[in-house]
Amino acid sequence: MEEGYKENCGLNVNPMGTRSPPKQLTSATSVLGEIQLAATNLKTPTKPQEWNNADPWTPTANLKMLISAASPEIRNREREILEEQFSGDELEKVLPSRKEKSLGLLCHKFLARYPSYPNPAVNNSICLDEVAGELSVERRRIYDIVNVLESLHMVSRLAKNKYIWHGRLNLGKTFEALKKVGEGNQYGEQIQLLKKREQDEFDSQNSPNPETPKPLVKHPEVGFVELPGLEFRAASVNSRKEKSLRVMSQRFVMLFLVSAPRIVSLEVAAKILIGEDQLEDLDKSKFKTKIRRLYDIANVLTSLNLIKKVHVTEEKGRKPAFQWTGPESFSDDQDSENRSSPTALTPVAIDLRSPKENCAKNLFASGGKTFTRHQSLIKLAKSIENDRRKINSAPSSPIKTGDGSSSAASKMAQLAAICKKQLQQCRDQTKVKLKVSTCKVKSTLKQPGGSDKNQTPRCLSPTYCQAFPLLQPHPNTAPPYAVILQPPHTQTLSDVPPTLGYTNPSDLQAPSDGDDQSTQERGPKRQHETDRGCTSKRIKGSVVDDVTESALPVTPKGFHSLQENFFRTPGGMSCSPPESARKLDVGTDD
DNA sequence: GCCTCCCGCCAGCTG
DNA sequence: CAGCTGGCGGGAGGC
Repeated sequence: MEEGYKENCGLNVNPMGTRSPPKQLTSATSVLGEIQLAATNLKTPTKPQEWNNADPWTPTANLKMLISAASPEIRNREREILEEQFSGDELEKVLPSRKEKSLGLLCHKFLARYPSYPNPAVNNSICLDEVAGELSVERRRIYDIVNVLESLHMVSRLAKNKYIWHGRLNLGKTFEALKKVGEGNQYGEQIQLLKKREQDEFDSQNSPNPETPKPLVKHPEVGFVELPGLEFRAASVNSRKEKSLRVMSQRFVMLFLVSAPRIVSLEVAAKILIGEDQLEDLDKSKFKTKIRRLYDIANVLTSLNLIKKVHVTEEKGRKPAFQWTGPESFSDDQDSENRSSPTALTPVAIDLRSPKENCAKNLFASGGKTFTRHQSLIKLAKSIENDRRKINSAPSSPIKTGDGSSSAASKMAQLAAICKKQLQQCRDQTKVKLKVSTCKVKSTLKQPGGSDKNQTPRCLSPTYCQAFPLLQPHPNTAPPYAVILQPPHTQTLSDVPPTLGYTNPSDLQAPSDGDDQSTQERGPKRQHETDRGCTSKRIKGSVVDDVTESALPVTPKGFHSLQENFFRTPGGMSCSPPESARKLDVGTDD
């Protein structure tokens, strides 16, 4: 059982003994206290802190070890406590499931900490240790996220353990650059070639045919695509550039940007990204590894609302794929428009001061009519902010939180849980209101930024507001509600008629066949499923069916859907759906 | 049984 | 040379 917690338990697992000196950590509580002191030290590294003199380590080393070790330690301790209190089935229910630990959810939490459009004039540095600690994950996982974000120039590496947050400021340029490189590398052609080859192979299965190797277009090795001013600052990154998740992530995005329709199957992506010139060389483990990495990348991109999971059914069967849900065009105008939007700007200045406050804001974008924050949430948010202050700011704030349970980490979990609950309730409302709101949505979508700005809830992006008329309480229905913490359960939008006005493919999912869970997966066995209840869309002989959201497997659909609106960038970033929808419907082949 | 992807080992590299 | 970084693949949860 403890297999997965090796790192958590054994701080000296690493045979090199490098970063994991044995250190007695008595309890989560004391660890938290130490973290807070340590984090204080982080802000003022030159100033000596109240370190235990007996400790032979330097404060910095101590600090780093503590931060990197503490969160696993806390989790481990929490787990032990749970194991003491529960057993068997109960324990299973209480322990975080695999899904709750997913990279997608983690990425959501990460993104929630920072504003989409930060003020570049302010210090937007990210300390990986700190983030890992606050999100209660190993730093390794943060790297996964940061690498993908870096590939989109949403962050850039400043120094060891330090990154700068750029948010979506550079996204437009990045996409533009990636698209150019993708086109230059003829990725579109390669995709077509691969598809054609598959088709041929399938055909030749029926009428055996001396296999004719059809080498793909040989493409020059694509290095990391940099933007002026955002070049890598550390050579370390360059050294592993070629194989890195960063490069892979960029290439993956390129595939979407150059393909039409903007759907790429994992298999095709893996094949192209492997950089193969001859598929014959494609050894299976390499392929599997590539697929694993693609899932990692896809999870992060999904959290960014740039792609979403779909399935395509082709001759060979039903295959996992991803559909681009990011912007269709990346003009700077859109970007600047977004940034200049009062609703977009307002939160930025505030957010920069406090990632966690920002997180709470993003999760509970309140202030509007849509969400009435329950008193407990306000307390929670305040409490989190207090924690943050203790950790981050005051060198003169030696106060320890006496109670380990108030750790930021567990609060994050609570926030997420509460958020889930809220989202579910919103969805309930949505189901009812979708029908009556259709026209409104349509008209709103036509005028980004809407004419209704006065009613725009603060802290919400314009897009959020565009999408959220759907969620606004109907005068005659649900009043502001209290949040009750309880395990979320899956709900679907399956009762939403497919003919409803289209807001966004991810806001209004293609209706599934009712059972959200069952529609999500499970490959080849379901090849025949195009005649299931679900709405499938044909693309050039392929069928895109059950547009699922398993790339954010953790949460009920509603959570994801709503979060998309929370995190979606304003304006141009989100108003593309009708276009892609059209493509889907008519099988456009540009 | 397959898809998905968490987890953490460990090597490369930097500061 | 401590420790940051991240490639990599085993293996397990979920369906």
